[in-house]
Amino acid sequence: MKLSKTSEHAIRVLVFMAQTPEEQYSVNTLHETLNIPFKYLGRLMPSLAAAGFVVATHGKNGGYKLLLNYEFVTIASIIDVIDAMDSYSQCILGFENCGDGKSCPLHGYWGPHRDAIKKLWETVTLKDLAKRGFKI
Amino acid sequence: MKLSKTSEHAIRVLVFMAQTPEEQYSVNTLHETLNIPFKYLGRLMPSLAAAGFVVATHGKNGGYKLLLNYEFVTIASIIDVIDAMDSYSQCILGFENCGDGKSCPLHGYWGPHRDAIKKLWETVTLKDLAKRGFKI
DNA sequence: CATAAATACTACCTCCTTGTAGTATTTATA
DNA sequence: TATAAATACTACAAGGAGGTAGTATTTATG
Ligand code: SF4
Ligand code: SF4
Repeated sequence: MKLSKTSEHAIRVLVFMAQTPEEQYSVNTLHETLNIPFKYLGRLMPSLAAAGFVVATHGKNGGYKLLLNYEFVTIASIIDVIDAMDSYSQCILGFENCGDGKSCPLHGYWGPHRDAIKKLWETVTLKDLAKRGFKI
Repeated sequence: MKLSKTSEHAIRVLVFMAQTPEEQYSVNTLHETLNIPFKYLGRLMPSLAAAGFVVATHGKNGGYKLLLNYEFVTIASIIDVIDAMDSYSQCILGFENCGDGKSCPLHGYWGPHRDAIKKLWETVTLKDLAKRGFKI
């Protein structure tokens, strides 16, 4: 149910880049703009590249650029790369002996929220988040 | 937004005890019944006692017993002792420069869920959870 | 009073996440 | 072709949460 710090960083980077989708950014620029540790980013970005969210240009004047499909990249697809999205299907109480079948009184209340949040993650795209001149 | 393992343990213990509110349980019994590490419980229970959820009887034949107000103990009040409930007021994306005022498009969707879950925690009591013969 | 059975306290160990450091590789360009 | 500026890789350090261990204290009971 919780976003890891790494997922937060990833989302922040991608939302920032989605505000100027044509622009190419070096790790150093992202680091200075978003206040995310340089070396941490240096490890995160390659994995975002591997996941197909951005593409890297090597060598001098290189950097990262969003892929053109960014309009359709959902929060869920980002979380999936970092955190494993299936944590959003689990019991919020951490009980293991029950599920949608045999449920405690909370389940009826919790289930709909869980499902709605999951659907939200699967619906909202980078474009939605970038739409406003939203200060990161 | 996430319950720590310790909160989960606390809730599991208290829900279990709320099913037989008159009963006194030793740490060892709780440990064997709920499969929570003995020594871990031995540290958790005193804090539940300090928080006023249970009362301890020392010495031989001692143990823990629910306080009589258990019917009105909410999930929120338990989380509060362990995790600090205020994590339910924060941004799920971890951004710091925004809030209910200046918001990203997610906020309109996320806010209501956050509030509903918070209210749920503040509404559901141990008695509600214990109501069914719910296998812990 | 001695013993056993319980809670209380305190220190430590382990694992995972986050963050840091150093070095290798790639490529534009003077 | 040398240099500079960028990404890529790998190892390690710090911190917190979860879990373990040992010992002290309390109290019923024979
Ligand atoms: S029934 Fe209750 S404990 Fe079980 S998965 Fe649902 S919310 Fe969690
Ligand atoms: S506006 Fe968006 S980023 Fe800001 S607190 Fe709300 S959900 Fe989080």
